[in-house]
Amino acid sequence: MNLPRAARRGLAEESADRIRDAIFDGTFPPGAPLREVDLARDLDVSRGSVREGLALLEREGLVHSAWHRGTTVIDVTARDVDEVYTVRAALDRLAAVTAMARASSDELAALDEIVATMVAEIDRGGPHLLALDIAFHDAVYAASGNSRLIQAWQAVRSQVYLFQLRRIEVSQHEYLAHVTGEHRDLAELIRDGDKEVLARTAEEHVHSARRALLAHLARR
Amino acid sequence: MNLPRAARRGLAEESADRIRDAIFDGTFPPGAPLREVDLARDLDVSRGSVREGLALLEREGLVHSAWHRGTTVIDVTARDVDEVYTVRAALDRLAAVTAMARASSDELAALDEIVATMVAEIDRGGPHLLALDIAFHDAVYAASGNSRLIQAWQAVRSQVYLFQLRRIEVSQHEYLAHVTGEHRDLAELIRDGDKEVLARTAEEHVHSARRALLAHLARR
DNA sequence: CGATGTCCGAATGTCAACATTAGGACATGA
DNA sequence: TCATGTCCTAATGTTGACATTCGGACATCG
Repeated sequence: MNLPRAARRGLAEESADRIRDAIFDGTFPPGAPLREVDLARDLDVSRGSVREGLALLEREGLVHSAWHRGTTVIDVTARDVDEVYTVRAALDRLAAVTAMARASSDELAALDEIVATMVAEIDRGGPHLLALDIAFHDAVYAASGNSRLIQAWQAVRSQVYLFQLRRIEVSQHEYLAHVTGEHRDLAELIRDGDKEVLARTAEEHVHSARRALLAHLARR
Repeated sequence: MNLPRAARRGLAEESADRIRDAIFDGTFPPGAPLREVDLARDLDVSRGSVREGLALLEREGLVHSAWHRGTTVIDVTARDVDEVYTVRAALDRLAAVTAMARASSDELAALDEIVATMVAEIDRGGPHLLALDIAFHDAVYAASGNSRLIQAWQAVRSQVYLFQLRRIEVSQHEYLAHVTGEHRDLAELIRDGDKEVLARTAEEHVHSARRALLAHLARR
């Protein structure tokens, strides 16, 4: 057997999850202050646990905090988007190439299955499409087998999710049109493609998302 | 004027600095447990501050902690080295290319100055050479102007320092022979070179360090 | 003798009270 | 009117006491 250790979680991680969800669903919009006392009261935990949870979210880049000035949700400026997607392009490129070299057949099958689920999801209007999008990339990173690379991905993952949420809100049509195809291409290239082609495709996949998002931001 | 904000620091960061130094100077060798009560007593701070400091070190990848099982210094296995340097190669590549596109003349001059200081340092036996090596790359990342990229670098920076320390301990001669030249090449390519050549050189610079370190580990 | 169950100590996880700080409101003076 | 100095308050930073958990030592049972 090869099960992942049944990790018990503390209140800090629990708090981080709740706050993250609240950020995603718009309860705390970009720039909003996250006050420790308020959160501790609402979540019914001590300030210490909330504090530790906020530190976790800062590690994910979702919030920003400064000495004696508290924690706030990050902004979504053109610069932020540019920074995150530029780094992500480099990480995705490495993850894809490494996955191609090391992925097991089970891991390759998992990629195909996510793409298949995407297809089914599109018929239903696609409310969970973004989650599948992220899950696909999670699977690629997992297949790379490099825990430091996975950590680096987790440091931008939530920001990508937050940014993509805003993109889909407006231009859902364009997103639906491209997602499935692009991910299917990636899965096939990882299974058996040219290393250089895969590297360029993985980068381009991210850069096209970046351009779409920047265009959306400029339009407001 | 364009001064960086005069950031006041808390006890957590102060504690993290002390513990980090203790790890580098061998007080806490790889695998050693870092007990909160002991550290709190030695540093004359509360356990809460130590705890927060340890969380910062975990963000740097220098220590690892698990639920109710405490914090320990990371190991230095071949796999760890491989993971860190593989990620670093991808980050360095992006940093170098971005720095080439955006670096100001002041930032380019800073690179040259560090290389010059390296040359002077070699004559004196080179005890601070590793610090200069890291400082050079800090400067490249700073010149990239991408704060997310800098964060990603900081998540592996301390590990690189720890690993290189062990390499230099043994094969100092080989290190001295190559450092200056390689960094001078990088600086020149960033100033005015071909983008593709720079990208490959930056990656190769890291991979050669990786190979040297792995060879050193295998020899024991 | 091996497998399972039960305790115990040492460490971390959690909490609420206290100390310190940032930044604005207000008053003062040139 | 603007610059400067001084409070004041709401938030974060820090602390020590209390609760919980892990993992090993030992006893027990088949």
